[in-house]
Amino acid sequence: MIRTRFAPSPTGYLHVGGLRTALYSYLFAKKQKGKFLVRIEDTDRERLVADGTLNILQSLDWAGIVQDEGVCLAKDKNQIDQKGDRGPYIQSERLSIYRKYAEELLQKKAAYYCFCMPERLEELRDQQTKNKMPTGYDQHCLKTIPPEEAQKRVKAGERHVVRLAMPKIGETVFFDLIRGEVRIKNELVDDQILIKSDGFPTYHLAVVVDDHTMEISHVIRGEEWISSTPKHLQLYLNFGWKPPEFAHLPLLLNTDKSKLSKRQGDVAVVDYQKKGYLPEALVNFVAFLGWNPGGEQEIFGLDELIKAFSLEKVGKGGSVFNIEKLDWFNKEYLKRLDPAALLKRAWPWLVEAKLIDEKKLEDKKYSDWLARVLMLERERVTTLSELPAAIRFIFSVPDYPVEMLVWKKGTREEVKKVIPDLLAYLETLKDIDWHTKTLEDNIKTWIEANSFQVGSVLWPFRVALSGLEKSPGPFEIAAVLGKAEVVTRLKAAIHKVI
RNA sequence: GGCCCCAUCGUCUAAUGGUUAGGACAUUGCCCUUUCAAGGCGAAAAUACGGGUUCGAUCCCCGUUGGGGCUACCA
Repeated sequence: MIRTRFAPSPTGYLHVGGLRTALYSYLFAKKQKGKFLVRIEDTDRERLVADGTLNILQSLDWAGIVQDEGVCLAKDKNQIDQKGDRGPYIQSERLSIYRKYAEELLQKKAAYYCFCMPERLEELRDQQTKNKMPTGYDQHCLKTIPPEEAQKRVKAGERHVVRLAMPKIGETVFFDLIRGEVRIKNELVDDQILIKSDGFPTYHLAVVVDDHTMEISHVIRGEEWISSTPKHLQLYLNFGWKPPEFAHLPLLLNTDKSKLSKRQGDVAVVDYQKKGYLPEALVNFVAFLGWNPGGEQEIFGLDELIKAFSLEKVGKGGSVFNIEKLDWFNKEYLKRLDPAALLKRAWPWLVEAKLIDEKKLEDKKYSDWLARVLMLERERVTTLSELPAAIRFIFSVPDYPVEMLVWKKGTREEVKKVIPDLLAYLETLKDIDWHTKTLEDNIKTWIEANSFQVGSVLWPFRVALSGLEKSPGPFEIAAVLGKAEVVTRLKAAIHKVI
């Protein structure tokens, strides 16, 4: 049974790199009918952020990544819940478990108590760096304090930590699913602290204990963990457990190829949510950062991603997070939204912009009309957040300079004649003909019959309706506006030129 | 500094021991056209460098360079 997990620290918001890690873990599990779980790694009490867990879960939920087990959102989506029988899935609720396993390690002499002060450690590191030596703990407490004495000091309440007794001979070799064989000399592996002086485990102990007890088969995580994998493997060995498979993902990069950071743009999933990107676009984009199924298709829904995904096709090099490509994906997904779906997505932005009244959504006729309005701009915006400003001209009679009515190849005199003529003609049209296609056919026929230049009519017509230099076409706008409003706006234009 | 990882157009990437090194985004030209967007057809643009192995290397090996990661009582 394939079981993968995403194990974020609640230190803020879900990072787009985290989203990708979660996504790959999810895709890998789902592809093989396995389980995907979420565990919260909150052993660092200092970096803990209130609501950090909730924020992360909400972003995952928004992205459509659903956990089978572990920490999840409660029904109201504003609270945290847990499901599954291998929990708890929040590390701070598992302290007694870690203590038990640390005790086992201590007994097996695979770990030892250390009473060294931070100052000594710091000095040691300075010395090592100065002498161009690899840094690491010198096993002072292992070598100088007999276990019984250490035991006594601990009982007496002396401040201490528990360290891994790393054998310093030989090398650790493991097979990474993405990178192949990785070898690291054991003498370079530090005697990592396993239990901190505050009683909390460090990542290294907790991750091994949890992945084992939660029966994780594949650990998919960021590249930054490669160098600590030997410590984890040593722990598996000490416990007599079978280690999981490892896959270390390449990093996401800034434009300058440094590790993706807040300094150079938005990195939180919520930032993109707030900017009006569609979750399916972000997910598709992020999936393609470092992975590619090989064909030429680029638009993949979550289900298609599951079908196509494989770790073998994940690249080894880091990928630049390129927002222009994200924009393209977003436009593609916007284009695929039907009017009702577009309205559903755009609604919160329209309300926030105070463009419309939330209560009006109940009114079917109104919401159908609003959906048509949104369709005018669907292919002209890149994000949902641009929609309110883009459709604003529909809601209020536009103000614009008279000169704008004049087509680049036309004259003001021409406008003076054409607009009233057009108005007169439109008034002869029946309401039943008031649709984009029929309007276009009729008006184009009328233009031809009167030997006007197409632009000399359509340009001022469009400007009269929109008040904008750039806008959707006049027929589309007219159809949405309705005959009465079109007449009003044309009269206003006539008033302006004369 | 030490250790580890990585390297194809500007960016995301495909491919092969022998190809005109393919696609997408971005850039750009033309077409369509009432404006914009979309769309259509084009253009420009890459195997980091140096050694091997080989009849032949972008691909395999070594080195160099460059980039990144780790080097915490952070994850």
